[in-house]
Amino acid sequence: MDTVKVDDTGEAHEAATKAAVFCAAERLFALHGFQNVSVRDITADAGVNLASVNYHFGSKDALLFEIFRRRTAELNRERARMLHEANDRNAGKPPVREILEALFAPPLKWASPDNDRRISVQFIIRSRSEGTAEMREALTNDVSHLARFSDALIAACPDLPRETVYWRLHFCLGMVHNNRFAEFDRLHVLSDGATREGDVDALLKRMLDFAEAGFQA
Amino acid sequence: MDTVKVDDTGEAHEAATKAAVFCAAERLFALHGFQNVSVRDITADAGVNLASVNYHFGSKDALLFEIFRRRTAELNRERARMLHEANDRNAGKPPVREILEALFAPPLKWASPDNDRRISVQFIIRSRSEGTAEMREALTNDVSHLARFSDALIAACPDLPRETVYWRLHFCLGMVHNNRFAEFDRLHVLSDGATREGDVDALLKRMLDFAEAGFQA
DNA sequence: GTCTATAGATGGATAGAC
DNA sequence: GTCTATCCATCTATAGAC
Repeated sequence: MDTVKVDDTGEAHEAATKAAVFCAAERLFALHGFQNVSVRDITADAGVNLASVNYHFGSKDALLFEIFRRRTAELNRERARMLHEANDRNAGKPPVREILEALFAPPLKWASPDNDRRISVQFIIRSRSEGTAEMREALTNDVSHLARFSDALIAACPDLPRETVYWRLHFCLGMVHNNRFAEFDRLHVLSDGATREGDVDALLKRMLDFAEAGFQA
Repeated sequence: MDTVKVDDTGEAHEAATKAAVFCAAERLFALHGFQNVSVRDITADAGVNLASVNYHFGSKDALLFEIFRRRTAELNRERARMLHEANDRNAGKPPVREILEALFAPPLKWASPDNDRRISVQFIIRSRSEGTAEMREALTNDVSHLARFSDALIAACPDLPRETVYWRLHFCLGMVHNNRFAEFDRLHVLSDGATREGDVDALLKRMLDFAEAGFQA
């Protein structure tokens, strides 16, 4: 939820309308997919008029891209912060497990059922496969935040060839991106209820156990 | 490519038209996404008239579902065949690595640059996140083919709790589903060209090394 | 800034000729 | 069975009143 100034000026109304559109769009996109949500759906859900999207954001695609940019920036910042802390704790050479924790923990914590950002994570994951050409181009070419992780992993795995580290990072990202509602539901059916999604700390530990062992292969 | 009878009867023309629509639709859907491809795009690409989709398949969504059903059935059959062979080789108790190979190898081999089925794999992966409600329901509830893999893995890992095996299978599926064109491109940018997608045998070995070690954590 | 009304474009589906 | 022409619904974007 965005912070909205709560006074009686027009600026507050403007900000409130814009924020309402932003939040409604993010939620509807995350739940139903980008192409399945119309500007009409968004404005109706936000309780504002139809023209608001174009007035405040320029177009539907621009709105989509703004949500995408803000949320990915927040996620990258949080991951970078945790990686930085891992560096500080380990004199600049953190072990694989702590590097992976900085990669896994932010989206997992955010996806927790009681977290406001739960919907943001689903939006980000969805943008990876359903985004506009502009978003996909940004995803492909803007890898600077990932480079910090691959550099750290290469330093932590001096015995592994560089390309092996890149591939294993790719595998880890696949593990993260697979954490979608539908996939959890499927796993729940397969395991006949033995897997519960709610406990994110337990899931984080499971992912770290698996991935850390994979890096030591 | 579908098998088409090549005689001069009307049936051959009918089959040829239907097959042309099927192949064009699969390719365009796989490349550009389901919602970004119109019936007009498909019929234009296939060189047939606009009404063909509705005549032969009923609707755009029904066409989509038929492609989905055929391709997933083929993939599941190939995986089951390899799992069966692994069973035969190991007196009914194959090791983790051979089970995972039956899970990984079919989609990887099909995705090889010189394989006709390369496009089918991308279609299947895309259907996982962009499919219709009908397709998503089928994906969630039809887990019988996966159950054979989880059963085999549980038998191969007697020391692991059942739910741990389910989660690790979930992680492995995430590794598979992340093998999309866009993700390979991104990895290529990140590694500055050090990772090449072309060698599927090498990639299969990398995936098996990583996942097998993860199961032994 | 907000809202209504509508332009302008596109898409799925179908009727009817051949 | 094939194809053209068309209907009708839906969508984004915008003009213009207030």
